[in-house]
Amino acid sequence: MAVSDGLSIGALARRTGLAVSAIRYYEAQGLISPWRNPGGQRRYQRADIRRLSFVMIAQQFGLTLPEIREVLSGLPGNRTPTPKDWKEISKGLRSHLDQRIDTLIRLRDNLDGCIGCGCLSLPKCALYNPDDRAKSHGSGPRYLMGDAPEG
Amino acid sequence: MAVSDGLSIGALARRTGLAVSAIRYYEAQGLISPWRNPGGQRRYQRADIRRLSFVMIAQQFGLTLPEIREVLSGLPGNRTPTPKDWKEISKGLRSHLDQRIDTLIRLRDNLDGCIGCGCLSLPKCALYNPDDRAKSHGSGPRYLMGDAPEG
DNA sequence: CCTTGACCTTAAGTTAGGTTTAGAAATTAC
DNA sequence: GTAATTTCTAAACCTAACTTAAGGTCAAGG
Repeated sequence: MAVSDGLSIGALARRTGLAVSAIRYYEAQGLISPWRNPGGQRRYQRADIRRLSFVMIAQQFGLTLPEIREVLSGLPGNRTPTPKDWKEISKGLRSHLDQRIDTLIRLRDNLDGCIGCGCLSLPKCALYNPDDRAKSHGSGPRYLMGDAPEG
Repeated sequence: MAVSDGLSIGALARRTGLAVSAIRYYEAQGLISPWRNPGGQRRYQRADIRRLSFVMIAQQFGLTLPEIREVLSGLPGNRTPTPKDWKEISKGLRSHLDQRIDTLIRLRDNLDGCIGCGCLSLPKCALYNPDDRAKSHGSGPRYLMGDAPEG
């Protein structure tokens, strides 16, 4: 198989460390779009190695697959992305990450000041942050330490 | 219902902001242990408000329910936990959180230095951290930017 | 007493992010 | 030219953390 024919899904899997099934799944989620060879098998560009690596990094940063798809849509569609292109779309990751770090640091500092001091009764306590919780899991509002709306 | 009879599950749900179904689920997972009134309904202590609040906070910190159960097992079983007891078991959360923050800061700094500079080819790059990925989701090792073992 | 709302249990459904399985077709290796 | 790999699709299965549904009981108000 000549280089110009592209990578098979197995080759891409070996290069990225992802499972073949995961790569197919990402395709189903719109994160990557291979073409097909005459036999119907998927073929990938070398640039897709970097694309999938970016997906993996973004996942570590806590983005969901739809969010990553959104970020990737910022890449040029008509040509192979350049380092500058990657740098450009990484800006979004950067601010996402800054936010997460800020949140965690705030939580940590208030773990000391709040659980530590034994107050644990809110909403004056900054551990009270329904938005963070709502995003992180499940559905509906939650309140901490006994300060539900009804009192 | 007198105060000494304890809280119903609905009352506890209102005080914590959790869904009734979630509280029953936590019980099934061994995170909380109500007693039953003569009619078979669950009754909770006021201290359980704090217990569930702790569960919610620990979840924000990224602990799984089994992990939280483990942490909670550090509380005294024979009496209502004091602020000091809560402070004590919060130490584990603290180090967990410190680790997460360190990881994210490392990732952020290398996002600048690595995606930013356009190198994106590893393993010299510190974004390469299979352990973090392996923990955060799914199964098996993954490699970034085309540096799988086979080369 | 009767109704309404809260509660009970068990089982099945939900979402995210994948993996596994099965049977068939394409490719590669010898 | 075979045999062994790889790949294909579709559908089922998996875990975590819950929610929803179905059918029945308990408790509080008038």
